[in-house]
Amino acid sequence: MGTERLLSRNEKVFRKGVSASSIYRLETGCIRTCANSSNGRRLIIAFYFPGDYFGLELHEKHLVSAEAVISSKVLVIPAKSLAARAATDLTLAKHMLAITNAELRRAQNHNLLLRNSANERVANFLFDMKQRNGRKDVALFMSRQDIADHLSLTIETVSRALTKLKKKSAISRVTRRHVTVHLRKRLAA
Amino acid sequence: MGTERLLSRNEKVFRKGVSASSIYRLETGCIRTCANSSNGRRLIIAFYFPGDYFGLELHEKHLVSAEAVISSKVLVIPAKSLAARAATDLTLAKHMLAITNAELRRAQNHNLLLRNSANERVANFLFDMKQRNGRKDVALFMSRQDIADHLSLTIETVSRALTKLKKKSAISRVTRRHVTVHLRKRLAA
DNA sequence: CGCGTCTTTGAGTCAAGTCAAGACTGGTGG
DNA sequence: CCACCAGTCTTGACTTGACTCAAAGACGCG
Repeated sequence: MGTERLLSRNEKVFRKGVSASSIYRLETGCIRTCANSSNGRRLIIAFYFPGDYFGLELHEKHLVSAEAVISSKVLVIPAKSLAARAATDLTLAKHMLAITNAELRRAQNHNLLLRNSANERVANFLFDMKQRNGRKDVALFMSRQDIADHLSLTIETVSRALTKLKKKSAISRVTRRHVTVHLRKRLAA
Repeated sequence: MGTERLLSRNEKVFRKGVSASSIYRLETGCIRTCANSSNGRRLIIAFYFPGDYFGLELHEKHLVSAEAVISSKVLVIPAKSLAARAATDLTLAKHMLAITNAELRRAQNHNLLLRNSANERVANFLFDMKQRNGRKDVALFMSRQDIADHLSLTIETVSRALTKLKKKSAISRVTRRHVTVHLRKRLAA
């Protein structure tokens, strides 16, 4: 069920404010969801990887925009009044509950992230990337600016944190889009 | 359905780590959920007010502790393997979806809060209290320390922010447990 | 009234932000 | 194949907002 859609780098999947008529499952690539803070800064709410669902809002309109970080393939699942259908369809309700719960978990995890120091935010972010990636060699599809906007830091601070972690051998082989993450008691800064 | 339970100030509803066998609906009073950060600080994840559900974790064990901020009355809803029952019970599944979604919304809102400056965090917190309270005269059941631990600030910074807001007439009648919140373009700091 | 607790205020410090160069990368065309 | 260019990333010097430490002030309860 659903139709596939290919997106090129930086292309929008959907825009904040438009009515939410589908949900999405990422097949390949990487997606980011964005909003704007009161002071005009870009906020990256979450990154999604293959297998993740995104775009589910139990709301009339999307509260965030979604964009492709790199060329990506998404499965678009039309969902006319999902909430209404879930009222009578047990399977759908269960599915939506699972997706909402995964999203809640991500939000709670991000909450904890944002309460740490800059070094810890970067370290925990990399650790999270490693976990979701499954291997210690992590392909970072996103730019330093993306990371900064996700962690609510500046690009300079992210860069300095990476340098520190590298010096402590908590990470290695750091390039623009790659990093090898070593465990070392959760990279504590 | 469910049984009532009375709690006195600072009494625990449940403790982090124990198995999650019930969900709770707050009848009267105020509840806070707590965890600890890696550096030993207390984190207040959320405050709950009458009508709110809390304690639902689609997880074996509670990830936070819940405590009464003031004397409170909660409805304890036994829920043996909620997730399993939701798999066959549509009404329950719908209910859980609604509760999970409310929790997600709270978490997302808190996320935005944490990305602001100290003054904005305090201002937005008060604005949120006003919204949930329904009137501009807000009874703050929690201490300054509770507010600080919720916003990831120090008690001194919270105090200074309140002083600033008072000077700008964004709030008035500030006492230990009360504040009158005026709108004034979202209290922007 | 007196005491303990909570809150506010002040002074100095430190972590992260800002501003400004400089270095690296990857893609393009000569 | 190399030189160049634009965009990205790193590093350094300085500033600033929030934290720490310290003390004084205000409640609220016995």
